[in-house]
Amino acid sequence: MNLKQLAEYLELSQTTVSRALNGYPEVREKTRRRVLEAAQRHGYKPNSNARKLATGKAGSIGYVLPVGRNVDLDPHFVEFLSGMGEHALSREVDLSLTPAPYERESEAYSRIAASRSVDGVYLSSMRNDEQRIALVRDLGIPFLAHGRALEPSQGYSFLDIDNEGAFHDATRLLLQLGHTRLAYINGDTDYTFAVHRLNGVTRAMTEHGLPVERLAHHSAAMNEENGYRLAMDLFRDADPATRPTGVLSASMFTTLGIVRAFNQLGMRMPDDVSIITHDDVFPFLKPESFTVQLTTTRSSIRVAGARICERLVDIINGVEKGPVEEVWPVELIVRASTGPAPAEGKRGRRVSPQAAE
Amino acid sequence: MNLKQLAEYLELSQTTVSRALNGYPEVREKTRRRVLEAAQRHGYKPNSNARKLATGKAGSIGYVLPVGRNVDLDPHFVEFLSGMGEHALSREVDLSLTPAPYERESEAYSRIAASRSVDGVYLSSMRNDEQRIALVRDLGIPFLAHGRALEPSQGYSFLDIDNEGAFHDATRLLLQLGHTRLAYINGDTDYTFAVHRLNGVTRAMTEHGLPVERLAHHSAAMNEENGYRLAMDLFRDADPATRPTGVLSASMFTTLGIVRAFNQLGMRMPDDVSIITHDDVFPFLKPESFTVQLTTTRSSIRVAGARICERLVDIINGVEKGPVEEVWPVELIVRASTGPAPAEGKRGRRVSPQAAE
DNA sequence: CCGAAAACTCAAAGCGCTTTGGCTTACCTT
DNA sequence: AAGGTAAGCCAAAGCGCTTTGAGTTTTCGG
Repeated sequence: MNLKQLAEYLELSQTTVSRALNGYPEVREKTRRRVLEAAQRHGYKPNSNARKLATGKAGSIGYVLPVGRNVDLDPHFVEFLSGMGEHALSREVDLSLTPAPYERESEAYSRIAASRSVDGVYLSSMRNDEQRIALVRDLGIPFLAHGRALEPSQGYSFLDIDNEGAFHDATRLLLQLGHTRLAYINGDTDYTFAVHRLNGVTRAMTEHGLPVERLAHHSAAMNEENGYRLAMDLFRDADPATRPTGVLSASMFTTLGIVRAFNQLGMRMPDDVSIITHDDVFPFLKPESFTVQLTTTRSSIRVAGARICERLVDIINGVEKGPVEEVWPVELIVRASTGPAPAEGKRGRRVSPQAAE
Repeated sequence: MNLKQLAEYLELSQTTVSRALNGYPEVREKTRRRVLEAAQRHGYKPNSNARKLATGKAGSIGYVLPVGRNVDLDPHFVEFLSGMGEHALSREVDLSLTPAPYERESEAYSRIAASRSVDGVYLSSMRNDEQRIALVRDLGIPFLAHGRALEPSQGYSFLDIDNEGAFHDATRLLLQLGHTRLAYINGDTDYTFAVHRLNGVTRAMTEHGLPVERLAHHSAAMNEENGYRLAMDLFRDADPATRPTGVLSASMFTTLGIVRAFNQLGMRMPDDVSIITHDDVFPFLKPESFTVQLTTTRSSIRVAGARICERLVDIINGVEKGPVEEVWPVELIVRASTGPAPAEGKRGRRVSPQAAE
């Protein structure tokens, strides 16, 4: 059943039927009801492609999905997507994923732009040498960035969390607790969020009069494996008297590995070592679920997804104009994994982690 | 730049240009090259909506994304998506996600069907009371199921792994190792995969002459929290002489929680308890990454995603005809978390898990 | 050199919708 | 009663592409 047939059946013109269906005012209420009822009864739904062609709107927002053997879509993405989906639903837009090999992303954006298959795109995982912002702007695609580039602003809209503030506050807490030897197991510093976080850490150290060299900083993709490996590297053969006592971790997955290393090395939290982790709020992996509940900096990536969707739709519809920079504060939630730095003398007892139970 | 303009520029008709671009044979090689070169140079890309309208093809495959406060998109989905994306790329199709509240899925499928916004859909997470197969078939949308319904076959195409065989083999291994008290911490048995797996477990037990009542079976969504909770329920106050010694776990996340409970209770693997887990092959959480490396049944959900995409495209193009039922075998990979059942006398020593290091 | 087949090219008709601009009626004003 | 206004409806013109059916040119065997 298409519009023409429906119009013939109703003995009305396509124009009137279309208008009735789309809520235009020039149609009598009685007629509108008749049309709606008939459409309902015959299961008429406008052909989305025809509508898109006629309106020039795609009714969907796009994302270029990096694929390739080295690029793992991580769990953060799902949570984010889930949030977007929630909002997309209420605005009746679809999400369109265009897979592209990492090295040929820009091509994918060009294709999207030229073929007008989406109304706007969102960019995530901002990198230090971010090319996409300029590209997408040149292509004239409405867009919204999740995260931001390194330079203060280049006049684009974004939503980001206050990564620097979060890690600044977390570091300050460790310093206030008396920790003087810190380690930060960071995400990949090719990404700006990791750089911002590192800035937060060093700023707090500087403010506290602690030389930045005191920080053991390691950077790698955020997963269990790397967390374990880097923690082992850091602590396995370290002198208990000089090894770090305060650890910052970039993600829950990293921490999973770090905690495994701690267990294996017989290091107890928070007696031997304190740890603060960034928590993106995964429903399937919670800081309360660790044997020693984790102190975290928390910001829901899912909620961010919903907000991004909302704003992107507004941008597309011209509701939000001009570059808007939105930065969310991050909560610091203290749980059991942080405590005072071990006193010099008491440090380094090798005990079984179970002794604490 | 659109087709008309390009044609005018080239002083050719739209027909010829279109044909040249789409590889039809009726156009002279020299002309084709000239057209392709000009298209390239001017960055011409056909408007995807116009093309879709004209051809009736959407060039994308769809998925109804369940959203809502109780539905968490889990990490399995991302991995799967990632696999689909890899293949989608090579076939130049997009992935279109239509968010829908769990209770109103069917509506979303109807909308997809009527609006012809995708060429086909894939269904995943098959449930016991699966409604979608009949629905989608009635709607006339080409589809492919990931997993299968409970009834042997209703004449639809699917790709599934041999869940029953996997858990049968895993259970048999535990039985061969002398375990006689088994526990299975299963996923939600509203889903067929969980039912199939349970069937595998009970079949192995029956074959081995062990009454099915001996199995402690618990079912819940597969995450860390539930794994921990169910394992604690099962072992906290249990008599070491009668508690299960062999545990089957439905997912790596569940196992994360189970292992946490074991650690907390001072139970060692494999001396006190053996465990076998199903591994969907997440790049960020590997069975080798556990302190005691996990014995697993393994099947890559990512590879399944790629294959589903491939077949779905074939189905859409009429290459694959008739219902094809594809069932993948699952590997059983023995690592360190399985061992002989503890002898009656030796069982239940309460030791620190670190003693093993 | 001719005529038929092969090779190219084109105008125009859709695909199913939205939207412009105009045309009828019915209803008020003065 | 004439003129004006608003309400309600419609025909037709796109949106940018593919594809049909037909026309024109080239090629080539006889």
